[in-house]
Amino acid sequence: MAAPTLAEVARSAGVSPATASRVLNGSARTPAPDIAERVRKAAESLGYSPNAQAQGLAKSSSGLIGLIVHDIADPYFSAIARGVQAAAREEHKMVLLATTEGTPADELTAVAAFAARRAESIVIAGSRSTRLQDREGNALLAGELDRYCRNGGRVGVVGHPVIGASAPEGYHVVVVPNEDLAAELARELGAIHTGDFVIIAGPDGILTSDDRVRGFQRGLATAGLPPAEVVHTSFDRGGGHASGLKLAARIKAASTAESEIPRLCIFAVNDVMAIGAAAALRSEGLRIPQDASIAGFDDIETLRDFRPALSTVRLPLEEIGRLAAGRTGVDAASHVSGQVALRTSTASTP
Amino acid sequence: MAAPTLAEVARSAGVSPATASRVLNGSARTPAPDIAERVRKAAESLGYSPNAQAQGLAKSSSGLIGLIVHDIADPYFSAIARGVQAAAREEHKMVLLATTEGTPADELTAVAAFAARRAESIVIAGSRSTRLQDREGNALLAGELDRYCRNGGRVGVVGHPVIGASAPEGYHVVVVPNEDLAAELARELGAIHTGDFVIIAGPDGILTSDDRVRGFQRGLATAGLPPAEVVHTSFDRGGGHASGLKLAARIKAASTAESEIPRLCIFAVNDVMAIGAAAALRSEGLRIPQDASIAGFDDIETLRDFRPALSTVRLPLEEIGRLAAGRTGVDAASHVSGQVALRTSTASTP
DNA sequence: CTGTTAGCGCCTTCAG
DNA sequence: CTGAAGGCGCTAACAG
Repeated sequence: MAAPTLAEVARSAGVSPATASRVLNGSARTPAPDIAERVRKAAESLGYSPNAQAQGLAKSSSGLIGLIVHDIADPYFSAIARGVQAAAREEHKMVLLATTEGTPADELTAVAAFAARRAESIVIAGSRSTRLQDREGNALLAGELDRYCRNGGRVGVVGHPVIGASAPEGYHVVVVPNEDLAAELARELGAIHTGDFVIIAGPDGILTSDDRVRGFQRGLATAGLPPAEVVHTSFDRGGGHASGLKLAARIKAASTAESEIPRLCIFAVNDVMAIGAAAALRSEGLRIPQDASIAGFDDIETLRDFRPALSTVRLPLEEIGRLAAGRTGVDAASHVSGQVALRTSTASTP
Repeated sequence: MAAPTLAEVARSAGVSPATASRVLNGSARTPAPDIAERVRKAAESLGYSPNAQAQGLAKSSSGLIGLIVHDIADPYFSAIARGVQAAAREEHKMVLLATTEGTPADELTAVAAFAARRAESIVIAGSRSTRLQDREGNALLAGELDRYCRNGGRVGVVGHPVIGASAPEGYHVVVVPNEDLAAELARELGAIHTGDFVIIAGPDGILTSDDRVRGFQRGLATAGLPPAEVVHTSFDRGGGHASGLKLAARIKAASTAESEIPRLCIFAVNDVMAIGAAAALRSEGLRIPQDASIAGFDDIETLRDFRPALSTVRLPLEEIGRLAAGRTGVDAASHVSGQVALRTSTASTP
């Protein structure tokens, strides 16, 4: 990665490095026009490319913002990534990407790497976990992040604060009203659905999932309905699919056993899982919403053309990314809102 | 972004910076165990975080790999991004992300930024364009990339070589047999479909689109069929949707005019456009494949649960990203293969 | 307005 | 095996 240096450009233009620096980069005032032109020409003809590493070292800044996601190919994360990218662009920064498959251990590695690169801020998009096996990882992660913050770094988290974080400053959490929105969804579904409810949730301890489950149950209670059965599975399409298969078997068994079975309404805690579940039901010959209703959460754009249209809760994913990445406002938290979107997948009149 | 420096750690451990450096980073030989331990402890208690910028400056390397996509939220790009990310991870590098909305001007900016950061390689995932308005942008981009390569950079391009690139070394193109696969798709569709064919293509000049159109026409010809009409639109879901609306109107008009209308088979040059078109047809009350067949290209994972299942051509997107990012092999090009996947959306027996 | 002088934090010969 | 010295490329006070 060799390239002409500022010094070479300066020499070629017959000026000092300082002067060359001043014209080539945004110094307060540009040197004399003729000199400036000479320098610019020299730079151009030499094919000068400023060394951002050196610049960063000298002015101790990096223009980098780190983004941590579970999987960049997951549409939930890529939507957030788009927002982060947009914010970065506006601030003339670049985004560094890290993928972690959701384990705090990997997140720790990513944070350390970002810190080493002196990223000016770090955005953590994946859900926090309180699972036992993540206990130690969480603690280490919190420690690393606290240190990063104390050194002047800024971290933006989507959803929940990092477990165990204690640095007084630097943290910014984008609060997503998962629980309230899930409750609202449950209430609206409760008003049009007459059968049982089942929730396909992520592993116990995944906060985003837990919140949505809790909210849904609360909404059901508010509507005077009994709580839904909760099935725990992995927080992705595969989990939704697997659970969908099991539920399909149950639905089919019930339909042959009794003549009159109230339809099941399935709430998968995110759209990707819901789509997986829907695919499973269909592969078993069940129709949606005739044989079972199904709803998701997130309102993933890529999935909007899915038919039957998936009832879900719209979240401003791109905005969330933007907020998590943006310059800290006065507050240590931003709040976003979402809306329940009831569509065909939970239609009550087949 | 202040943080303890190596010098501070060294002082605290009572050794020289050189020694501290040797133990904290992978030097050839590690100093005496006791010394090493002392240094490690000092680093730990001070919360030392190596400054990657300084390291990079000193050893002129960055451990960065730049990725340029049109839109990270587009599932095609996010799938490739996953592959790039995976490759980067294996090589202990980090990926820098840039979004360009497809304009060479933005790509130029991104490349310059990557070059400034001394990224060790750059992968360009978006389709090349020969459109007139991109002429100048392409030339500038090629110039910038050539310079980058001459300085020792490596660039991996997906699909087609960069227009106008002339650097002898450093370029690596991942060749995707778009034309052949589209021809194969046309042949297979020609064998089961009896009506007319229409192609929903991207703007004229987008090479990926052009290749697929050309291949499809060739396949049709091979099957002894007349060429398909080509509709040009934007290379995204919106374009597919808009064209779908127009085709729907046409189909409906034809069905009221004549009693017997051969079904139309629509080939959208990528899955996202195909889904948009399908949604448009359905919104107009048309059924797929009863009223019209439709096929796409790419086999986007997130779209696989779509119903009716979309006929398409499977491309190993993640592998493509991996190859584009991977260390250069002996050759200046890698080849990937794909397979036609005929599914329900083009079923011939409704 | 321009040039000189120090570092920024780290690595790497080269001595000891 | 360890320490001292120089340099990576650039910016930022200071002088002139």
